[in-house]
Amino acid sequence: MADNLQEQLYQNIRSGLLAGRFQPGERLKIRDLASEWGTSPMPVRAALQRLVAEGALEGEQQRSVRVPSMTRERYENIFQVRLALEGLAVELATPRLSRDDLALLRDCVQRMDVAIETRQVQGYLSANSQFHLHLYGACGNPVLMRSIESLWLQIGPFFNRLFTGADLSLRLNDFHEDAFAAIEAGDAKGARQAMEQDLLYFARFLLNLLALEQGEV
Amino acid sequence: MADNLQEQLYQNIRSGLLAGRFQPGERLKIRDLASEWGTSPMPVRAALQRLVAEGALEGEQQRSVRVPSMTRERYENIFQVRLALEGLAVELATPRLSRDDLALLRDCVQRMDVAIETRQVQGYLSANSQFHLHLYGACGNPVLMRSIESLWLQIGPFFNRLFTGADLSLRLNDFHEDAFAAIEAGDAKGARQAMEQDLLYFARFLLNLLALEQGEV
DNA sequence: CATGATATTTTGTGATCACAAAATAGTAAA
DNA sequence: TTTACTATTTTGTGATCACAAAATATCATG
Repeated sequence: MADNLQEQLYQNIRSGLLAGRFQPGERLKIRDLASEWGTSPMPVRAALQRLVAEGALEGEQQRSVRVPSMTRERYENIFQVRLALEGLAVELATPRLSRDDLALLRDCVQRMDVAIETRQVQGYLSANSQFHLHLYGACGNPVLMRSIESLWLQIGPFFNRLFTGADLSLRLNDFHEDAFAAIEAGDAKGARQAMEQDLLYFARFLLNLLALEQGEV
Repeated sequence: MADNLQEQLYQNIRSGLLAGRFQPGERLKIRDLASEWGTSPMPVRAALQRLVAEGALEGEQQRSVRVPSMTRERYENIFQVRLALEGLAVELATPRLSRDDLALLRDCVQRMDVAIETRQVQGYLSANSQFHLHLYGACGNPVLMRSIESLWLQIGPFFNRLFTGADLSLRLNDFHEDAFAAIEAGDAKGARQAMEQDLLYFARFLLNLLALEQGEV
């Protein structure tokens, strides 16, 4: 994609994180990744440091870079900020959506319905993230968008990992439908409220999965 | 402070940015900074890349790193996010403040009063940032705090530069006093509202300075 | 004098090496 | 078997070098 190596490595490691390919607490070692991708340690170092700066990885002083572990407390902290930022983004985006945007969002909602019925976790998560991020992307505020993406990068890994093998609740799409209806009607406040309900329901669902996992381990 | 070089350089460049020591659009060159601090280019490179990742500097593809310029639009984007995040932080922090915290905040308000009367811009800005950041720091949510600090790093440089030589409005402390009264009374919602008024007034004040500058240049 | 092509310099990126601190393995004593 | 100490390996950091692309300077041409 980009012509410099550290950008490519950044994208690779980032998508690896979002896909849940690394375990919480796992150490990402510069030389290992470098030999895996066939490069020198230098661009790997830069990519990891960037991910640390963005909050996607945690780096202790003069120590290895680690995949952060998700606790209930940390999840609630992130959730609190998400509620504020994503609520704002929905409100701003609603009056700015084009006909094409609406069509895409409608398609996402339908795909989530199908995915829930056929129990395709990956399909659900994919459509879910597209629904949210495409909607927020229309808010017209790059600073806001950047902050939201930083938060998604911090929780994304746990979405994918925790959801894998879990039963999808049948209600996981209800609030998306409410939100879409409000969006289509141009009701920004209503869309925000519906989306906040969605985030809340989703957060509770995920906290249950988190409690299950930590109970098992 | 820290034992690794890139951390020191990061702190140095960062405080240089916050002090308004660099001009908007100015290119920060690795080798120049390296020779200025007497190090190799390597830790400078890391420090600059970190600042880019945090949004404090902008880095085009395979090009020099630049100090971003502030436009009205960008300032309004940042302000919109600040309003959401700092409002939330005040609300969360209010019931968590200790007696010592309150004493410190009261002191900040007094120092701002004195600074406005004696027209000491630096004194005002210093007390102002301490008031806000210490208050937010008590919110108990590190994720929120981190996001707020990222935004301050993006506007801080322009505070200091634009304010220098400007006349301080006599009303620049009114809302701090309102906010402090609400905080002291434990009225979280009221504190949030007062702080939002402060941010709004401050933003307008700064947008005037920005318009003045861009009109002159 | 203005303008576009060319040569020179500057600058960021990536590789390799040296080094110190941290992590790990190994060993001996209780 | 457990614990404390030591030796070895691993790992991140910082320096130096090579290189290509970008920025700048130089010069010829209209």
